[in-house]
Amino acid sequence: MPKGVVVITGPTATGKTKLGIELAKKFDGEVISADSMQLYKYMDIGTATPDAEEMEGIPHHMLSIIEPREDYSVSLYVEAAAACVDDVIARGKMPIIVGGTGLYIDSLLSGRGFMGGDAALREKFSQQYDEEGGEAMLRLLAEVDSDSAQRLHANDKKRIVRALEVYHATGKSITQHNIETQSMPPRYNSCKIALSFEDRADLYNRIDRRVDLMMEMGLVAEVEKLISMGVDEKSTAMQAIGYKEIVLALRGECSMEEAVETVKRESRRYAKRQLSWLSSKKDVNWIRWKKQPDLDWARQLSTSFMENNGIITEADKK
RNA sequence: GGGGGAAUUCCCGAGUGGCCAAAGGGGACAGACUGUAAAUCUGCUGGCGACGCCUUCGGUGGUUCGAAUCCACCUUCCCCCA
Repeated sequence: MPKGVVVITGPTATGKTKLGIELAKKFDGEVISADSMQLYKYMDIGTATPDAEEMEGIPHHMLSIIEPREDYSVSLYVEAAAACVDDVIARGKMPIIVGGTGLYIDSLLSGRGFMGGDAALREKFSQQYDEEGGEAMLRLLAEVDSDSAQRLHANDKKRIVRALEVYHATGKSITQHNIETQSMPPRYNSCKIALSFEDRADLYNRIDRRVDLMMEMGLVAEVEKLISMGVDEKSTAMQAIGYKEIVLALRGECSMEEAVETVKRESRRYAKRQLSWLSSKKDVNWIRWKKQPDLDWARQLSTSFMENNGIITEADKK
């Protein structure tokens, strides 16, 4: 009986999906995805959502569950994913969280709650920001939450607006909320495993190759279908890398070749951001591929990481 | 064959005698991140024994106290006339 959850994370194109399935097979587990874009239906190729064959019979949760036109959020994710994890645990299986969306994983694991919002207030502050500028908004924020005001950059509209919104909607500053959530004990005991490559160039090459593969698999047709379904170009789903760039090419604003290059570059940048996020965490067990993923080696390493974390015991190893 | 134009730091591209290691953009690199997170935001980008020094603006030579900026020749590329 597992005593916690396993997390497989890391930048894109490092083989998280595959390793997750391998561990699920070995430890009688089920996969709970932690990917902000694989959440959407009809976006399989560009998000590298595993198909039935790749899943090898392992149950997967939080995959292709919402319409592309829907907007989603971390809090919704945490709620739904936590229910999945609890259910998997209740059935005596091992929950394996697989994905590259760092904020989703951290939030799920910590059991963090989010302050409520107020769309009208948000809109109001957003407009005010556009009219008066970041510095003015920062001064406004400093009156109610000086820590946030000090921490945020004047150009960081999104976060300034949100900090203002939270305070005026709830009467509590986001800084206060952060302090409270940080002191909470985590909801799940976990063993975090992050995949990457020893040499960054290998990661980048893999990303480039994967984008080429997506094109061969029909990424363009997938995007065309979303457009024909009436999915708005401003929707969260269409902000996904691989989609927004193809849309531009389809509209004739650039060539398809240029779009593909941009997709590759944006994917590499995304991977770098994921790396930045992960490298600031201390409790991550890294598996860095030498040139190529090595599943046997990864399975072994993962098992020992899990043992060290007390997620499994000798008896679970079979 | 004749005429005109251009060569700038990884790339594009400003800069026409000192205030230029050289605007701006891109890319690369680094980082942040608590209800859009594949999103959003920030920093940084010639070298050094660094409030100073050294090397850089196609090449060589020259003018000048001083040149990426002016002159000569050379090389390469583009355009027009033949």
